[in-house]
Amino acid sequence: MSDKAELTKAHILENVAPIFNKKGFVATSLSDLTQATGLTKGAIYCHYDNKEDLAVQAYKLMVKKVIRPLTEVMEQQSHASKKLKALTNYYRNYHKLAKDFGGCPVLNIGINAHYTNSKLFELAKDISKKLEDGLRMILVDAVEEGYLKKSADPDVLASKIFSMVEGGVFMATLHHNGKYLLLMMDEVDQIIAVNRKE
Amino acid sequence: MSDKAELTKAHILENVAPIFNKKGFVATSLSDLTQATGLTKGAIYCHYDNKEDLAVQAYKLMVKKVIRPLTEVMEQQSHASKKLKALTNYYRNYHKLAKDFGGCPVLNIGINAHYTNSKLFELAKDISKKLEDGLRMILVDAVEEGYLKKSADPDVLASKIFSMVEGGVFMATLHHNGKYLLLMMDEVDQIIAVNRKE
DNA sequence: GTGATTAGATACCGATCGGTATTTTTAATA
DNA sequence: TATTAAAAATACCGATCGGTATCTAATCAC
Repeated sequence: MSDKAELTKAHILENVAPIFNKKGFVATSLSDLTQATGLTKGAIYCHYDNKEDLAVQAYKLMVKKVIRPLTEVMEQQSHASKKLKALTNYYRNYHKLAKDFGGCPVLNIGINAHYTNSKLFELAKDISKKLEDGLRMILVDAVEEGYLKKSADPDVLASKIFSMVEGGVFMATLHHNGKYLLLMMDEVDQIIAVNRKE
Repeated sequence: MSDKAELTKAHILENVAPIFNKKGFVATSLSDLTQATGLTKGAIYCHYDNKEDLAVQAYKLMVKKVIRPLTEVMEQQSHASKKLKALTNYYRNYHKLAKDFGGCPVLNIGINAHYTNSKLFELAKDISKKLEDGLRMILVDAVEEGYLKKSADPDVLASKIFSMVEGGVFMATLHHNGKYLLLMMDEVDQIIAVNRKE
């Protein structure tokens, strides 16, 4: 594949991803995609097998875009306590970030694809599981570091925090109002505080 | 309109509603609807103006079906404290109930319709606002009854609780696992306990 | 620079989309 | 039971759907 071809392949994905995220797989038509990319069907199908193949890669890109800033900040922190603080602070502004891409991709595919596309739905489950698991591992570290008390259950906490994040994201997106995410993140901070050692 | 006509009109709505709820407005085709009702397009369009008109009424029915059991239980309770207990207990099993209808209609339309159908999206916002407002009024009563302390903020609490409900519903639906709703409702009970008087 | 390769445009495919005009069938009424 | 109203089926509409075969133009290796 030529350099230019790689470039246009990336160009397609970049311009197509937010549309899939906004409208969902079924509601996104090939004419939406040609319009967004400025290319023809022939060009798009030259780089991607079919609509589903393109959608899968598009959603993976969206998740990357929406999550990478958080993981980057977290990796800079050496202590789990700092990572947890970074997490809640990140999601306090997540509403604005996700809006630029058409909402939270996990939430969007999780709902949109449930009864319409099993491959995408499994992708959503998989991503969600991985994110929750990543959070769980940080919480394990937090216990080991003595930041959280030994009785703190990383499994339970991770599930709770992730549920609250998604709930806040949904309400903030639905009403175009960031307060729901702020309230949820305050509550997460509170839960962490309750589980602090001493 | 004859009695039989009213009956078939209701029959259409009843059989069509869960499909709209599952697939969303755009992904639901007229052939889906004829198949589900056992009727032809001609019959359906005899009772409903168009697909959107049918979808709006279908979603309203879904919300009714999913919410009525809760409001009925709540109305039986004379004290706000009991109503709040009824609410958390109701949502503990909401996962199974909503599954029969294809998920939580508020969550589904809120996501599905955001960039694809403004009328349905406004409907989702409207229903969500009304539910949150209903909860707020119960919390106001709870303060007036002396069940919650005066410093408890019904606005904040209602937004928090509703966000946590939707977050729990999403995660429970995504992973076919009721634990997320159980954890969220435990947390809601905890928040209420923290805001108790004495 | 030239031939081979492939990126990308064009034109077309059958199927299905939402919707409607018309016809048939059913039910209400007198 | 005959007449009338409307419920429901049939047949059809243009538009668009996702996808492909073919052709043209740009880029590649040599």
